Amino acid sequence: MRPETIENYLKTIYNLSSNNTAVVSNQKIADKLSLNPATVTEGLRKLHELKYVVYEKSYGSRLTAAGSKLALDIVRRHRIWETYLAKELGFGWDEVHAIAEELEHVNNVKLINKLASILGNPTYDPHGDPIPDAKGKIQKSNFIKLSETKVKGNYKVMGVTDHSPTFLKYLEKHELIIGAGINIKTIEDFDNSIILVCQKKEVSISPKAAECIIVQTI
Amino acid sequence: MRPETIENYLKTIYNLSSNNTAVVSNQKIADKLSLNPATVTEGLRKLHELKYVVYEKSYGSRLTAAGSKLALDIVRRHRIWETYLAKELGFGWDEVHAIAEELEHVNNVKLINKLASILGNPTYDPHGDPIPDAKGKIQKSNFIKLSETKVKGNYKVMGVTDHSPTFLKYLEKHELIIGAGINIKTIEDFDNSIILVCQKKEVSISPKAAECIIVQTI
DNA sequence: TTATTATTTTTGGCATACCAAAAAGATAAT
DNA sequence: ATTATCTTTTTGGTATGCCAAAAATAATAA
Ligand SMILES: [Mn+2]
Ligand SMILES: [Mn+2]
Ligand SMILES: [Mn+2]
Ligand SMILES: [Mn+2]
Repeated sequence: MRPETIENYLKTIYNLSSNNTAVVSNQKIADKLSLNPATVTEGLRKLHELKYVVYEKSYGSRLTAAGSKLALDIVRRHRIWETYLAKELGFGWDEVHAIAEELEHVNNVKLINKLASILGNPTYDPHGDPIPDAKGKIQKSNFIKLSETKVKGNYKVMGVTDHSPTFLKYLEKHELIIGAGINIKTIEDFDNSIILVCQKKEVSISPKAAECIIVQTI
Repeated sequence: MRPETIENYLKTIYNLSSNNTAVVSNQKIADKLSLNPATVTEGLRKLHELKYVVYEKSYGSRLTAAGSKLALDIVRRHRIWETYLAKELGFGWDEVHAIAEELEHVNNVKLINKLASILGNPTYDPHGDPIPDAKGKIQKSNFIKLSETKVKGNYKVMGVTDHSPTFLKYLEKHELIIGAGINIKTIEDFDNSIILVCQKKEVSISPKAAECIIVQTI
């Protein structure tokens, strides 16, 4: 298997199993990588062979220790590049993901560590995702989705789970950026929209969008 | 053809036809890309099909206008990255080529122009090679090889034609770095070694090495 | 000019990464 | 428990990028 192919699979499995213990379905992988399910079945068989993945057919897959190590490495590269592009090169948080998607495959430890060092070894990327350190150690947080908040509560935006430019530009328009404080006013009976106040302006957030916004109680 | 494959061929043809008019042989391309000659024949047939190359069989190849444009673009990316790695990220001139070899395939105009702008739109890379501007315009120089110099002449090192770490480290050891002034003392009758003075120290340069050092009269 | 040598091309084949359609298996609904 | 619906796997097949060996062509030396 080509390194790039391996890296794309492992990163995807890592991202989809969030806590890194949950088993991941073929379909989810196929969706994320825009591949035919048949291709994913083949891919997983090979990754199992390579001992990067434990793949039990018709059940699901999870990373081995070796697979996890590799996955954390590429996740680190991706997120360091995103941070570098945003902080040092002036790109918007809606632009960095696509570029990092390519840069992440350039495997040079010295390069990534240098970028990280220039950035002051950041622990979070522009989307609020934690950045593994050079040894693969990653910050564990107990943030919740906006969709799981309680009415009348005060929260702070900590991250997003959707990196698409469309979504990120939409958030920016409402000033729902990382670090912004929000106050949940009420939930619409009709469609479960969340009405909240952010930067003194009232905003209505659809349930779908609320699923993609990560917050912390304050 | 995969973009990376196309880019590697076009860049190689460009580099091998220096003045960009000379025809390039299959063998030279095969050597540079570490490919079997049979593979190169196939590759050129496809690039001809794609109108990036004029390939006359059993004779040679040269770039079309479209191929030239693409080649200059990737040469720009390669050299801007090399310069950025050296000047902004602290890598040695012997390290940058290998990393740039991968980074050059990340095709994002805004990114490269940003890097160039941070560097002050440089016109030469760490090896003395000219960097095409955003429009593909490239500085033409009339430098000569150290092997073509005259005895008793005073010259300045302007570049190298070999980017291998071994060669570059060797040069560095003798302080034969870009910008260094040299004075040609004599040429050894026995093996045609060039005896010169650089930074007040006498150095003997083999004909093979002298072929790879670019200088200018002062 | 004729041989010798070097280069290029053709041929046949292999490995990887993918997909569409059919078959099998697992889940959910009635 | 049986059917209907998703999900996964199998099967057969394509496109790309590569190579080794043989055949053809070009360049060089005798
Ligand atoms: Mn991203
Ligand atoms: Mn991110
Ligand atoms: Mn280089
Ligand atoms: Mn260079």
